[in-house]
Amino acid sequence: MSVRQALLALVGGEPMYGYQLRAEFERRTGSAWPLNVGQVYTTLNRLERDGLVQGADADVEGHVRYAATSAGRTEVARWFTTPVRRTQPPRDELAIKLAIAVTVPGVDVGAVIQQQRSETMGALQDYTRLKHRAAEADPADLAWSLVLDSMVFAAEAEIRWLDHCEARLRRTAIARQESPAPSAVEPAPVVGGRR
Amino acid sequence: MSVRQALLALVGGEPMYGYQLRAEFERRTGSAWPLNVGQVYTTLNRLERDGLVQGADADVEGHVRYAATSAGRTEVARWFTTPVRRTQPPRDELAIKLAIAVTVPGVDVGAVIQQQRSETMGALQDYTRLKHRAAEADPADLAWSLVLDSMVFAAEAEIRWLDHCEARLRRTAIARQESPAPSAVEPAPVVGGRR
DNA sequence: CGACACATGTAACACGTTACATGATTTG
DNA sequence: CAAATCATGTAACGTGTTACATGTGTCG
Repeated sequence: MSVRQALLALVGGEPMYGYQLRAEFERRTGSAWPLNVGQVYTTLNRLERDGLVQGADADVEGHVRYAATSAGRTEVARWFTTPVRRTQPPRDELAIKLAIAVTVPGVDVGAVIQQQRSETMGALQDYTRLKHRAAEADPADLAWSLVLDSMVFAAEAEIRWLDHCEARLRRTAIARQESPAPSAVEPAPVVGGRR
Repeated sequence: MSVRQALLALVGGEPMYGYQLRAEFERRTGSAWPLNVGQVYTTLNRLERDGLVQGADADVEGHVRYAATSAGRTEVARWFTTPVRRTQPPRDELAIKLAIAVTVPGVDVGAVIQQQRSETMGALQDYTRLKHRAAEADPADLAWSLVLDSMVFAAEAEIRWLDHCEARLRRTAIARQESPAPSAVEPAPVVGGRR
């Protein structure tokens, strides 16, 4: 959904053609989320189908520029004035993974956490390395710098959460030493199963 | 992708039937991400098509139980031993929204941030309210308690990021008072091509 | 000339979502 | 009995992803 809305907002600001839209999207988000050109064209077609944008005839240079219709501009305004709902957040693969990991027998949850921490810390280092070339002059650069910060904040939170999980698991593991779990069925040791 | 993997991991631990799978998924994730039953059945069909699970004939009670095949167990193991990639993180709608908002003319970015903060703080309150009934005995309860924590950590990080954005925007707004922006019009430097 | 960036599109497919159809069983 | 829950599925559709086809222009 976010790509669709973003492209709509872009053409809402100023009419653009497909290839340009990809470039603008990636410039503003610092290429953090590369966008396949094909998706731009299909998305534009869908937006036109839904009456939110209107494609003009090819201009002198052969470019097919799309502009937001009135309904499109309304929709952009709605997007910007409505917060992203956090009451029913998007599925978080990592959270799901750990929730399943701690409830399915035979999974070495500690290993899962360690791996992930190492992965996330690696990403964090990449981000800080990228941060060194943050120029604040151009508003587009400001935008991607903010995006970068958001990824840093998210990664830091993730690491903190992983530490937190590890601590809680250690505590409950101790608590369970005297009262061992009823061991579902003793099925296949799925992963790094320490049997 | 996460639902598919999660269901596969669940049947990998112990054969289950569709309706049961939804219940187990939601129990472990504290119903944070409700799962439509229909999706369970379609996903099971796709998993069977891909040779990762195997549906048995209806048992005495009429339940069609699915079990992971050998390939399925391998895939589950791979899932648990491979970290979630943070180098190319999933698109973050909020980050995209703000990146677009600060680069498209005529958007009140301050209002966007304020709204979002209020939304996210509301969600945070809901989480802390839910947290009060966190029992740690059952591992499934531990799981959803961890999921809840992950949402808290993420929401806190989001709020911190929003504050951060506000601060940076204030600074650049001041910096731009003497040197006003080149007013977006500036036709179309197609790509990076500043002609 | 050959390679590469620009530019526009199409086709096939993936996962996920909603809504609907259908029936058995339980429970107030 | 009526309503709710359990249980299995199907149909239609949405966004997003990848790969492919095709053509123009530019530059070494």
